Amino acid sequence: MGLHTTLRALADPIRREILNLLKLGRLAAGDISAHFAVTDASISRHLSVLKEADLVRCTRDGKFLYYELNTSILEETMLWLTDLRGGKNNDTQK
Amino acid sequence: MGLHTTLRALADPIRREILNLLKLGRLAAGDISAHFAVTDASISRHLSVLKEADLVRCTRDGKFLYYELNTSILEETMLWLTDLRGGKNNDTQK
DNA sequence: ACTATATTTAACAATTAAGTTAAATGTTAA
DNA sequence: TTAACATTTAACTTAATTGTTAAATATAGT
Repeated sequence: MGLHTTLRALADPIRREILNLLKLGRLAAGDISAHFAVTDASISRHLSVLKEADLVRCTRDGKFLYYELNTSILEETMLWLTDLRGGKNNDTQK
Repeated sequence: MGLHTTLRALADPIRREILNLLKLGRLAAGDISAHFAVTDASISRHLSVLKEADLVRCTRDGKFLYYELNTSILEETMLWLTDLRGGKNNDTQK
């Protein structure tokens, strides 16, 4: 959904920590919320923000919903940051 | 300061546009706010958020306050993003 | 069909963020 | 020192975000 949605999603410490957890592999919603001091409902909403930003993907397996990282969406953000830096400090030729 | 402050500051479209403007060089606060449809006071607060995040630096010259980009603060964010991607998709070697 | 488990959604309260107008601060020049 | 300009800060309003509890949905096992 674009740079804005991505950065909004990343601008919360719980959501960033969720992404860090998912670096190790996919996890069920319950396993994720077990890591935090807030309610399942609160984590569920954080997950929906991450999902809307396409930073995570979700698949059901039995009664569990597994979340996994989708890092491809970060390309746009990396490019934007690189461009921001490059405009001021870098040369155009390597 | 740190990653959280940086990402919070980047999570607003006006603040991102301000940073884009500053890629071309330093600008006075008034020149910056001239680009936007909100009041000077509103832009001033956005600038203070960027300044607190150390994404911009500010120097007075006569009655003007000039803002300029400080991109070095973006390193930490780039590293975090790279690590997030790397944990899932990349190898450790090259 | 009933119960238990896993998770989300709805409704609401509390906090934070962003915008506005008006007053305050700092600088320059008359 | 007064006036004009540039910008910020204060006080306030409104909108968005985060968290809670309670109800709803989905699946599996009995």
